[in-house]
Amino acid sequence: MTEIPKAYEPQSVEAKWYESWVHHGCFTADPARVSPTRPAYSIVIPPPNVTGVLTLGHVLNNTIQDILARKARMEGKEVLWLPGTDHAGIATQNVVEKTLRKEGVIRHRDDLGREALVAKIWEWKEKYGGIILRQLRALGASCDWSRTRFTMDPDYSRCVQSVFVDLFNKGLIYRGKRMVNWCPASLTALSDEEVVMKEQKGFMYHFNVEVVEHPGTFLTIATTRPETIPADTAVAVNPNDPRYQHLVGKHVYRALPLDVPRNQRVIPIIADNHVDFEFGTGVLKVTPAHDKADFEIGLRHKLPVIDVLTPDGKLTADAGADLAGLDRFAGRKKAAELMQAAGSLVKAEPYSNHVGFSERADVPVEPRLSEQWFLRYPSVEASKRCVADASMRFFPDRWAKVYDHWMTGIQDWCISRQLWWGHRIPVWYRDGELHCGLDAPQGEGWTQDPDVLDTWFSSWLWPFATMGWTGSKESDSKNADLRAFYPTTDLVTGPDIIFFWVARMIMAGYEYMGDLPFRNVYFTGIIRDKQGRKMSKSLGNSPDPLDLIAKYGADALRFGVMRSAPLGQDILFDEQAVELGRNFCNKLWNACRFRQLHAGATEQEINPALLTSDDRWILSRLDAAVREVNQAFADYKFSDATATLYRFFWSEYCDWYVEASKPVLGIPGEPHSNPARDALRDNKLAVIDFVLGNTLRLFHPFIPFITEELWHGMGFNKDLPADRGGRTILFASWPKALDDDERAHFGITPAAEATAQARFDLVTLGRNLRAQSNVPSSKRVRFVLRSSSTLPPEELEVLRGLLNAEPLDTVPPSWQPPRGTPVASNPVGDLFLPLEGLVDVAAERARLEKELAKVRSEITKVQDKLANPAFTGKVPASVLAEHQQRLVDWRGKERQVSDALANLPG
RNA sequence: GGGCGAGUGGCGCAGCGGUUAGCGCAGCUGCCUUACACGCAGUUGGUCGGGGGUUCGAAUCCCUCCUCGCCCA
Repeated sequence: MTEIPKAYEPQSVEAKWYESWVHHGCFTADPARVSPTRPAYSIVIPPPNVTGVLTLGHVLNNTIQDILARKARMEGKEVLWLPGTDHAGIATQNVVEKTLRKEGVIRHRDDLGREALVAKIWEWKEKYGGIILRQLRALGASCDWSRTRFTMDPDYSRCVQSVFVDLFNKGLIYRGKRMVNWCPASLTALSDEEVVMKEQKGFMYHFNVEVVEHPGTFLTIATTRPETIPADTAVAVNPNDPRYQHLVGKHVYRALPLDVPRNQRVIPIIADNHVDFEFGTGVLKVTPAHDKADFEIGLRHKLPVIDVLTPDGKLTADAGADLAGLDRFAGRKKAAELMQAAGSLVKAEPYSNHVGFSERADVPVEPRLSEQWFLRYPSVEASKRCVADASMRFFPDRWAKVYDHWMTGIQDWCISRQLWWGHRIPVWYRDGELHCGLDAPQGEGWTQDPDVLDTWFSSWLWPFATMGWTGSKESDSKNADLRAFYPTTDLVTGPDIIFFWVARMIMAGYEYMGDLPFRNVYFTGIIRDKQGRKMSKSLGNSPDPLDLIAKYGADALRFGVMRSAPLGQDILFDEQAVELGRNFCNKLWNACRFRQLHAGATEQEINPALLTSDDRWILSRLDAAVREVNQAFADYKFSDATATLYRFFWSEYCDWYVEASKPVLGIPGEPHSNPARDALRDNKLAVIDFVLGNTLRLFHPFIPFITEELWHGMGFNKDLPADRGGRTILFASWPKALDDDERAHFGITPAAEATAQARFDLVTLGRNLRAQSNVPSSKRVRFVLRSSSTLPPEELEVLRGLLNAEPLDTVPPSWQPPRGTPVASNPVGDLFLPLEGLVDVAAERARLEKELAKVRSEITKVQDKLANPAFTGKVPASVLAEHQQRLVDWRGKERQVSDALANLPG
């Protein structure tokens, strides 16, 4: 640090160090280095979509992973942080199709055909895919880039396919015609997990149907979806509903379509327990083709199935000429109009209900009968157990309940998707034959199943498929990566994918590795804007992290986000937090700069004999900070850790210790007049270096760039072996809390700490007097100290410096101040601010009286408690003693304040 | 309807049986005091969602109600 800019400038520093770390292979994991003394630490990245760009959510998630990985490195572990992306079937195919349409290359995917479109997507992927991984570098992510994986890499695809074949052979994968969630926009089936319920405003239409056997008798039916009336194949009532019992077995004329004769529209009235008396009119239209529950009713009553919707959500000819060709929503309106015209519509009242939407395409899904592949989940019991018995831990642990609940009611997983981008289902057909295998069967006439697998069917294998798993026992048992790094240590992800991904990985882990895939799962909160709204493109409330990095620096962004991210809670993001992070970095920078201004050899041995109580105090505060940060890590409470770092460094080290050190350090470059003071100064510099060296290491996982820059700038790397902090702070040892011997060595005792603390408290009281009397903090002014015990000269010097007193006079206990002199008192003594007639007596009296009132109310409270026999009789001795001491303290305070009050003139 | 989480000064949070209820931000006042105005010093705000209970003692435990958010029906 030859030239020291006044403010920290992150831009050049960050790029330089990232390049250096990569250049020296600092992030590369080597299973051969793992040993009993060098345990493995591993973490697999939740693979972002290849189409993705960095969002604040990624910043949060990946900063946490980076913090964990960096700390583990400093603790001497062999660290693997494995990065990669997933192919995101629907999203990617949508993005590319849309681009091609915009460019006029195609109007529809069929224009290109399957192979050509997939080739285009690959092209696109090579060109733009994985931008997000490059962006992660700007954040400082210490991933082992040499191991970057993609879910459609050839090896990985092989894993996916062999898992399919294996599960098929085990009888867990089957094909069946079921009601599935169909996305009319993406033209594919979805799993239940990909459907999100949303409230939708619409109408409840009430319409009449005439009973065939009793002309003139009408039933009123309520529905939100009149466009599906042409697909009704029955109306149902509850068998116990007295209103309708007599009609069961009779028939009604279906209200639509109108353009077929009445006799073709006759449908039965059936009785089914599913029907709710209370809901609507108690008469249910049964539409087996377009409703899951109705489909079940249809099965029970062997009703025909009439499908009136095309895959893309338009009404078919079976819906009648009036509706055919209309989109389902237009059809809904039209159906109501038709019934209105026909006189069968009774009313349409506003109604809101919850409708399933496709998570990706954001359109209402259609329940649709189709042939799909399903998986009956494997290893469910083991997967439930490991979380229940805490051999795998969730943070916050309440997610364990959510997980258990889902695992208990687990439904088969619809794994086929009607897309082209993805892993094609390894099944071939010929006439009635079916072949499931890794390779196409021999012989002519086979055609492969056109569907691909759900993307999650590949990402559930992520923790081991990325490490070269093959499924062959023999080769896997020799796989050094799997042996060293599986199970992984931590997983960091959002709770929104607990079912999609986390739960499924656990099951895959047990099924294929015979062991859980990770030991701890940290669930982040969701990033929201400062009004608490979710970040979204349409709201425009989602800042680009790269802009923030350019403006404030990556360290600032990391620190700001981590500081406002308490465990288990959503994060309200405010750019101010990043600004605060930048300010913090700048503070760190300048504190180091201050040290640099004072010459002297760096990192000398600390001589305990020369330590002042302030030195002991800061060593003890540092020790407390180390302990607190370690505890925060153990609890995965990262915002606690940053709060500790902030408090320790800013409020304790800078505000008190550095300020208190100034008198001893003297003016930079000017030698003290006597050698004893020089020795004291050098010892203080040694303490400062010790504190700063530990601070940089303690901060490094959170703010990696600036700490690396300062580590070198301060020369803390100089005497260290290259691989233990010499080349980079990345591998410097993680700070250790002091043990008893070390505390004794430095003379750190609670009493020493309390002494320093009391002195600082007196300073605050003195500054308070100043402010009260309108004396600017920058003005040197005379203070008088009547101390309770004799203070050594260097401590008086510290007091003088902190009070900005000139002079600080000491007086004997018998000394009495002039009437009206403002005074502040604490166990250290009485501190007077003689002002020679400048005192505002009325203001001073008001202040003291307020103080006295407060003191007396506290005395009353404590006295009342101590006078209560129920209290004194039942309370533990320590609590009693503490209260008695409290009374003594308050009484002392009362005497001091009333003395001061009495001393006021007039 | 079920489950979970949250309600503490203007805002964001900590505290989860005995504290003078803390912290950060914002606010206010003064200051360019020999690192830092991306700074320094001082300081005003709360009785802890409402009600009831347990206890010598409750923001902290129990019950109940209200409000907000999320998940599953």
